[in-house]
Amino acid sequence: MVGADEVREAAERHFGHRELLPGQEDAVRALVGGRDVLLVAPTGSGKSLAYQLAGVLLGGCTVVVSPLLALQQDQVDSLQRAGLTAARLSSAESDTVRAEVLEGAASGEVQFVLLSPEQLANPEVHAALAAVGPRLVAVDEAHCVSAWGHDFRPDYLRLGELVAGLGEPRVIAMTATAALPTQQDVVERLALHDARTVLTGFERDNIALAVERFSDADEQRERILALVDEMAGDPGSGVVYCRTRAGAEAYAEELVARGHRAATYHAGLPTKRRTEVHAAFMSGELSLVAATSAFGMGIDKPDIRFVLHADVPESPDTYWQEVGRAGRDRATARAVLAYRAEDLSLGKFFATPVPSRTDVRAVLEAVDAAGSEDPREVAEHLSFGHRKAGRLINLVHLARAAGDLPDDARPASVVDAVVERAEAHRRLEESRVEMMRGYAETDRCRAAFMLGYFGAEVTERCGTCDNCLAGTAPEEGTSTSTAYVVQATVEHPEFGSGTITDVEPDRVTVLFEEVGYRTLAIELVEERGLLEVR
DNA sequence: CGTCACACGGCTATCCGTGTGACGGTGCAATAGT
Repeated sequence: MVGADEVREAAERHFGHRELLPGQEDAVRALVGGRDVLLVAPTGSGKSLAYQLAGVLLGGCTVVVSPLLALQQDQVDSLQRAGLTAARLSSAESDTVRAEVLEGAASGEVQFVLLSPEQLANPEVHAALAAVGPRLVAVDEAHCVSAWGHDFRPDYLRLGELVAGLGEPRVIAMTATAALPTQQDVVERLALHDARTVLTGFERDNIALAVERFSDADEQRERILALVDEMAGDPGSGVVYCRTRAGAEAYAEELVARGHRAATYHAGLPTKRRTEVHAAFMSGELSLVAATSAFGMGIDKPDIRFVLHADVPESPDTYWQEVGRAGRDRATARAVLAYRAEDLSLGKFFATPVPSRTDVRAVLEAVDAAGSEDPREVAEHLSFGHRKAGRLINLVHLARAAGDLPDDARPASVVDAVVERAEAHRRLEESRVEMMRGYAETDRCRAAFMLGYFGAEVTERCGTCDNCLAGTAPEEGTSTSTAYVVQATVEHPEFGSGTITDVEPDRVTVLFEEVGYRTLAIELVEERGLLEVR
């Protein structure tokens, strides 16, 4: 095991850091000692330094998987400032440059290669990197594996096999936000070896949380605008998150009409416009952005004073990510959610669709007919395209990897297993929507609710959220029941087996494998003997 | 699942309530055309 002194000495020599945060040091020592790592730590806590340092100590080539081209470029710049050699490999580079990067990696001239999962899935890129034999693979924004892999960007779900095909590199997965199912998904999908999970805390105690409830959509909109008027007077900037592009545009327009320096940001805008808005917000030229969830990763501006949600997001995971962009300078910030129960429906609408049995069966037959699992080749035998085919092939892999199926399983049982897994995943997503309802409607300390959701042991109220200020929040950590503790495995007659994720004085929240999150009243549970602790 | 735009019937209101259908987020890569 490499010593702490050695890690610190390297940190100072290469990056000029005298002090390392505990999570960084743990992560680096585990990697150098031969273990894989899941590092969950807030943005700004030096997750990047962890992989950079480990990469330097392990030597050779480090491959960094990152979801956005702009983030990859940021990392290249940061590595080069530290005097290391780094290059991006993406569709934005010419064939000539791409070839140079791969040659540089092979010769040792390029220490860090930054790319998307889609690039790593490109057979030529993969073969070239496999020949290099990287010592370390870092997966940045690793919650994307779970949030995007199942549907939106399926190559995220293939990262495990792709990384394994590079030889036997150490792997570090990094994210700021991961509740238990996301942690499990990342560890399993990336097939982390002897995984060391380093959690450094989810607290953002300089952000005052509040929820305002509405039944009328007009009142909800007026209130958001009034909140901006009230807060935008302060120095610093703010973000208004909306669920739809049209909503974001309407807010931006109204805010401009009210004399604010505001603009809209969403994925439907031309790339040039998006870059302009991003830059203007970062420089302070714009003080407000009304945006969809597209305005997210890569917004690392220290002085965001407020984050308002004009519509409720689909999960506490997303909400906490978006809220976490406020107050990175550690000064006071506010996060207000304008909540209308009807808005939750959009979250359910966007949940990952469950494939039809007909389509799954068709894919199994097409894989046989094509004699290949390449989505494009398989899709030639199908009535739908290669993207959908790729997603279904992923699902078949997942069902097989879950170990419930023998290799010679009959097609009908493979179809069953695939559909059951997809249904379980959808139930998990829908239960996250319900957890967001729980957050919005709770009398409890809001911060305690969120920290509990992310699996932290909660013993105190924040004292700054609306419920704490109103005096409605019950004390935390005063449960008299000792039977239920966070992380205990339980069995429920209807919901099956699960893990306790949060314990309140009168309630317990369980993450069930088959149905997702359920919050149960302890009184009822005990009266009917519903939870058997394993 | 909820919202919105639009058509339609009613039956005579420069209009109102109801029914119907379309739509809703996130990015990579790669391509076509200057």
